Amino acid sequence: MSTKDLILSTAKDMISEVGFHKMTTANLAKRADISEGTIYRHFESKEDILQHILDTFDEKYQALAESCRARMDKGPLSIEDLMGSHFAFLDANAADIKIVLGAYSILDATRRSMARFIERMRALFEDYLVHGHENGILREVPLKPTGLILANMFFGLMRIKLYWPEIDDFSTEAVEFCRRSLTLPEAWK
Amino acid sequence: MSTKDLILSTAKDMISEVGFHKMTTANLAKRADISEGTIYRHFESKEDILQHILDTFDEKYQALAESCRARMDKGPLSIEDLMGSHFAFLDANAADIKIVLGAYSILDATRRSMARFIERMRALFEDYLVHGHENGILREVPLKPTGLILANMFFGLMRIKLYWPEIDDFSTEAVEFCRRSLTLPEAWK
Amino acid sequence: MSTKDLILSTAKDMISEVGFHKMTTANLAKRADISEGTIYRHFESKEDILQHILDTFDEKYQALAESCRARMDKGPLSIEDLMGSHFAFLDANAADIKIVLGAYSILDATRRSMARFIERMRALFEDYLVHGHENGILREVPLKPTGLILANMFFGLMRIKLYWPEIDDFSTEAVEFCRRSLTLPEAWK
Amino acid sequence: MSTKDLILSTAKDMISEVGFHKMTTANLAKRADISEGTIYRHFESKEDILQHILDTFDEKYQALAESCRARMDKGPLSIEDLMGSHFAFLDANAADIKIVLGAYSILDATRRSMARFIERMRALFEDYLVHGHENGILREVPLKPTGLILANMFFGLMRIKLYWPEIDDFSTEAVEFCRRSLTLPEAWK
DNA sequence: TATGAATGAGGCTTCATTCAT
DNA sequence: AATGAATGAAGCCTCATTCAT
Repeated sequence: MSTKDLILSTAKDMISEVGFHKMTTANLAKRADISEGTIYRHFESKEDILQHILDTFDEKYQALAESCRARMDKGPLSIEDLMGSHFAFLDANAADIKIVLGAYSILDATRRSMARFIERMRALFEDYLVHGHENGILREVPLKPTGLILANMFFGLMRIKLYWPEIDDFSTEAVEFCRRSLTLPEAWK
Repeated sequence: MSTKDLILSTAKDMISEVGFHKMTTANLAKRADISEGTIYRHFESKEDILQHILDTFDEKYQALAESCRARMDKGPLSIEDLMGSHFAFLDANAADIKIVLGAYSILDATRRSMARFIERMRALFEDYLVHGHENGILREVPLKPTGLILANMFFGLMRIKLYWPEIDDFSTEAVEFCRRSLTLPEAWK
Repeated sequence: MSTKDLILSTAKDMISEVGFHKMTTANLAKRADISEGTIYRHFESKEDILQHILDTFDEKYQALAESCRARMDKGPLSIEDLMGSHFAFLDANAADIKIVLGAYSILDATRRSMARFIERMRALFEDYLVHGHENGILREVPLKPTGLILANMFFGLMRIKLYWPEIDDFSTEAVEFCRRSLTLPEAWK
Repeated sequence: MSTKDLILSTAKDMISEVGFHKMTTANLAKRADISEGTIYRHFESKEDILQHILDTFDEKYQALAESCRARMDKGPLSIEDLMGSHFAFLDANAADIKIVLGAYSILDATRRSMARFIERMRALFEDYLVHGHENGILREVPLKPTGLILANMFFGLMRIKLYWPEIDDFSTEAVEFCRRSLTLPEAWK
């Protein structure tokens, strides 16, 4: 692994564990077993590291969104499936997501990164609403707000899962909750 | 206003405006027009101030929850009404809520405070689900998870409203989203 | 002495001894027997200290210039007298002057401070040239350039005296050199 | 051009533009399009580069001094001519001179280099004073101090020209100033 | 109670220099 | 000769906290 990647991955672990402010350049260097100066050969500033993590994450999520859209193009996709892909993504990228969830209050740039993430998720869910309606699965709902509602629900789910692991997982019920709200009455008899 | 309350209220404004980390004891003292030393006569530490704010907020929310329960006891209460009370509370306590929303990643103690808040809201929504079911308005749903889902939805709503004011308000649609999921099919013909 | 003055005077000594860059906040604090943080209670930055020293010096030189002008107003003043006042000023403010002489290459602000000092001295010498001419002592010379030449001569004198103390003092001859160039031929037979 | 010369010439440009302290080995390497390590194959330290520049400059000035002396040996040389050669030298070596003028406050070694330069110029001017007196052009003056005075005048002229280019050029008047002081009264009727 | 100067640990960052390749 | 990643000491500055008044 390159030194840059080592820094990135160590920082990711540390930020998700203790938060951006409590990760210092000194303890990052120590944990990555490099010198403090080396950090600055690869990144312009401590904030730059955070930005890189967010950008990389953004790309990863874009890939997920694309694959979801591809599946929609192939035929009907159930809410459970859509949500399931997201839960799998969440599990595979827990550290990144924890960082994203906390990043909005750190810098203006990171607040924008999180807004971008919300927007991407909203747009995907909106596409799904259109797709589901066309396939006769979902009722007609206001697209933009409902997409945002779903993204919002998802964000909260992640946050609780990651910050309060002691709370029982309720994702199954959350999916059910959304299914009830979105599917056509006749569709769930 | 007592000096202690002055500090508390000034700190509340500052934290909600710039965040806990960017509020320093120096600029808090300056803005409250007191000396830095005085802060430490009333609070043990900077973190203690945050804890006091969270505790005070908790009491306020308890009062809201009690009044909601009192209204339920008097007769049927619509989702719109319940949510409406919360939105009003949100508007009246924007600064506190912004602090609560950001506090969970600062200290373990504040993480617990937010968990307590989530739990209180969940419990209230759970009570509402029971109440609504008894009144023939709501369908039968798993109580604990659904209460959590509603609380979760609400949290997200607040966060977006407070941190991304540029995003169009979607609370009406969110209420509608929940109504569709929770009310009995025959109830919304 | 106030802490601020202590810092100022210690910094003055150190900068004149080792230069601005080799005076660090750490060794300044140590020599002044205060903590490093204390420096920043009294000055915004290390550069701010330098600026204060230059500003204070500027005021001191203005006072000298005023007193010289007052003496001119009272009657004829010889070059020796004018220069003598300056030499006395130099001896009394050696540290400041050493700082001024080195400051032009540090910051744009300090470069301007030195330009201001040069300009003040030039203006005083120019006034002297007018005064001397009116009193029949001095020949007619281009005022602005000659004022600058005298200031320039003086600066060099100071620099050599302060940085190369091993070089024999030549101020007497310098005064004589200027006298020959400026006084009317008949006046020095 | 050899790598060593490339480093030297790039460093010269940079130091004269931004100063020794603000030229870093990193940006020197970048501008010269070599690696940082290469610098240390040719020079012992960053300071060593400065020393080389000063030494090279010293040789150049020695050549000028020699050519001036050669011209004196051939017959009478006017002050204007002597000064003119120096002004031309200054224009042709502006970067070097800017470095020399700023170097005395950096290191003891560079302070001595500048002393050497002053001394060379002083000696040349002293020779000129003897030559001028022998040719009946110049009056008798104390040789060593007057040589130093002329060198001193020259240094100031250069400094102002290089650091405060906004100030009107006054070299013509400076030459005139010196001429008045040095030439015999009867010689300038 | 209140003050505010002082503290000092620790944060982020820079940079001349080294060294394995 | 050249590279360029790595080093680590040191620089400037911040800030929560203390304490004499």
